[in-house]
Amino acid sequence: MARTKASAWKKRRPGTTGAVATSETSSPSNVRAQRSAERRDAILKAALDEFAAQGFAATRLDDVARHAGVAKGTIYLHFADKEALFEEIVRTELGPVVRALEQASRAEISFRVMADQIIELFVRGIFETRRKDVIRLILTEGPRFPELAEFYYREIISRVMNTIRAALRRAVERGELANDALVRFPQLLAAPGVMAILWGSLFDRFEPLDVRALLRAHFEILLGQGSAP
Amino acid sequence: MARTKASAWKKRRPGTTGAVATSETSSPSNVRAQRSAERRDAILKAALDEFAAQGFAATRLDDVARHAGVAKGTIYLHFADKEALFEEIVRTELGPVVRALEQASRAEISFRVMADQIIELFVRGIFETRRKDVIRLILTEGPRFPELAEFYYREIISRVMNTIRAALRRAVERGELANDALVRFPQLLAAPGVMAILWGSLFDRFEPLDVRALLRAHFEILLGQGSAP
Amino acid sequence: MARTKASAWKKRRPGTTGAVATSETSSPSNVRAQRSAERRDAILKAALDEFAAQGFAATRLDDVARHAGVAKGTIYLHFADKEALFEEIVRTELGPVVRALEQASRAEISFRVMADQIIELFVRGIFETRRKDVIRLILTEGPRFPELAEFYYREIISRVMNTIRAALRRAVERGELANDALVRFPQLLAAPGVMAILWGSLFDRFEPLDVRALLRAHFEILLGQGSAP
Amino acid sequence: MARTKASAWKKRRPGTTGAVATSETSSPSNVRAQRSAERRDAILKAALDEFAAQGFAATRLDDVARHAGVAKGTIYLHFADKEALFEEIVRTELGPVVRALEQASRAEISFRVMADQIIELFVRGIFETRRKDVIRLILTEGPRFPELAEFYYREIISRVMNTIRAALRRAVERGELANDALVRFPQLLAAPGVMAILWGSLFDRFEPLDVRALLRAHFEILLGQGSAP
DNA sequence: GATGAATGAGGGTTCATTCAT
DNA sequence: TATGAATGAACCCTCATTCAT
Repeated sequence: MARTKASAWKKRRPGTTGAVATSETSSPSNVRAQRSAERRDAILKAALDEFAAQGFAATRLDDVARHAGVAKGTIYLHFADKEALFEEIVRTELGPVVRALEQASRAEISFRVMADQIIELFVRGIFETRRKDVIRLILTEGPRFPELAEFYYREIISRVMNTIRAALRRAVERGELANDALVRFPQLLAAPGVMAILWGSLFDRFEPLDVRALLRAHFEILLGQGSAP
Repeated sequence: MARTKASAWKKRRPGTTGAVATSETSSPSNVRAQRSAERRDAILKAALDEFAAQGFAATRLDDVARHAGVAKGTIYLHFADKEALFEEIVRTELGPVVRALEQASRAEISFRVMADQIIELFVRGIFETRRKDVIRLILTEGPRFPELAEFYYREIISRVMNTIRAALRRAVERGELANDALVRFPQLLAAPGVMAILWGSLFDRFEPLDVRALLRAHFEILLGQGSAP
Repeated sequence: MARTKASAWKKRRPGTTGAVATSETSSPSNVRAQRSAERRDAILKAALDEFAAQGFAATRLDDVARHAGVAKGTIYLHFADKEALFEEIVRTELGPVVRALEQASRAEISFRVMADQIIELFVRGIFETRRKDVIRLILTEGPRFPELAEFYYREIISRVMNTIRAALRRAVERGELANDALVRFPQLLAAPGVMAILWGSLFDRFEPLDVRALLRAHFEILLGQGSAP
Repeated sequence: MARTKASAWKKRRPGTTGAVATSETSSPSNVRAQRSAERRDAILKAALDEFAAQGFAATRLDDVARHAGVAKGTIYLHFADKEALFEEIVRTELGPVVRALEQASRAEISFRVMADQIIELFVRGIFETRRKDVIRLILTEGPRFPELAEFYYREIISRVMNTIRAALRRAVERGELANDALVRFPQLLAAPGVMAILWGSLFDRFEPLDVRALLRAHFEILLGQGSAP
């Protein structure tokens, strides 16, 4: 949706995340750039809050601006439109997790140990952070944002799938997994995580779900353990 | 337009279609009632199409009316407002599945056989029908419709969970399942189904997913089979 | 600008001008259609007032709606957008004049007599009506509405030019005009009319211009008359 | 970008370019003043381009600033607001032409010769320059800028009218003109020029108009010549 | 009951103007 | 003096809802 045109005049602040935060010089231009970056981040944060709470369509940029402490027009200095703002949130939020996962999987460890790491990565790196909301937003708004879904598939899903699949294959070869079902369908590994995120936003108030216990149970099954070792 | 097919799988608001089905007279008032019921069904069908394709917020009642072949005002003769229409769709669509599941689980059959039945029930009764869209709508719009989520939890989820849990417990007692992880977290049984529905609407064009194969692989794991015995 | 799409769903009320006004039946649907047509006309009238007073860009549809006595949304029941509204005004306002001119020029009359008719047609049919404003709008907004300019050229200008040219040629052949300059440049015949319209809107308060006298003087020159015969 | 050319035909706000022209010192302040004047000229030039292309309302000061190579805020160092900028363009652009016309009319020459001079003055001094655009802007935006119209009438129109009228009166007295219609309505002399400017911006792509030929034809008529003497 | 024209609040987006640097 | 990020009022357009016919 007018993405090409948008990118022609979209403001690109050079190297925001981190770089600016650690800047120690304070020449006038740097101060400005830092302020600008802070505002941009505030907008992203406020927007994530609103999108997570209301969904894309019901979120009013008025509210985003107010919660970010900026004027409505300021949003448009940083993002072409509401859609671009939404996509930018998704774009920036999940990259680090993928990298962490890829790194974790590089180590030559047993599947059992990796399972623990995956659980902690998911629980602490996603479920207990706002990334949970980002994932939920992709799941729920994705069908209306085909480009976003494509980006997400290409940058996140396929990479995660490849990483996971390789690790699973090694586990099968080592005899840690009884069969190759998971290799053929790595989605099965992730399914409980997706379930946990959706359950949390829908039914937690009726029946809370202990995510960590859920994931542990899941890996018990995968590893063919008895339930009380 | 598909009026007949629609009424074949639609739940009824009490006293409408039923009345018509047994109607023997053809008094003007009965004709009217039937017309009215047909319109109502047409609206529900059209609305499901639109909600599934656009989501709740982006669906325009204008379109619903046009596709249903009625005037916009007519919608308000049958439903209080847009939300009520949405909730009615969700409310009426899944009851039959629950009943079918409850019936299936009543039979004293092995878990392996039940697995096959569950797979077929899911694939043919949900995935290949518009019920898939209803479930997706609950997952994606649910957070903004707390009452709907509550209704859905009470009428569908908890009943399905109980049914499933009982069956799983019997399977554990019979030694068909290695551990009680599934009994503690029946969500794990359903997670691949949820995953399949979401994957279908997000990533199928990049990487198609064979749902039946996915579910079979899932049960292979649950049953601790080798992949190619 | 989205003209094609617009025309796809633009409301067409059948036969507005006159036809409706003379309708004597008052079946419910007719009453509605008439009301609708009246509103449409009120919008067109109010819009012409506003466009003439403020120009296209500075005209607020809020004001148009208020002056037309309708709600803002009502405008969009009749016109796709602000631009379509503007174009419709131009489109409907000048057709009759062209037809009148074509008819007048068909008669076999002397150029002198025709001159009087042209003067009266211009003064009474354009200058003393809101058509003067329509023409001014074309002159002033035309450059930003290429489609409109094209329509106007095709439907009005070229037809008028042809009609005039033929009449002028006859006049030359009859020896009523001293040379064929006007045949080659019929624009010269119309130039004083354009001048009068623009002068009226710009400088009349400083130095009023008697349009009829201006045009008479113009024809005196064209006919090579002494000023006080 | 065309800085030099621009200043060649631009009127000065008092004390800027003049000062620079006679400046012999090269003190920092003089350098600054020159820079400032150059910026101002660049803004005026860019603004004329934009106003001519888009009209007053549709012109964005962002674009003006970009094309002038200055920051948006800089515009406000030189002009109070958008309107002042617009008026300044109109105000400064046409003075030279008036003076040229007044000078030309002072010479005791025949109307026929003067006609040739007027044609060349118009074609080369207006029609083939950006002054054509300025005039068009006055014609099209004037109604929304009453003060501007007044300024324009006082400083340009009335002076031109007086000059022309005097010359026409002499021509009548000399018997060069058949009647005094032009003396009573000097607007008739200018009407083809106005027509040419408007035609050019509206219909030239459908039917090009040879301005010089148009004006010659006009003077043929005024002088009562046969078309091929 | 059924219609669909009319309503009007609401929200995304633009852009002239300001002001801290 | 110059900058350009920030502001926020303004405005077009949408669409759920109403109600006279």
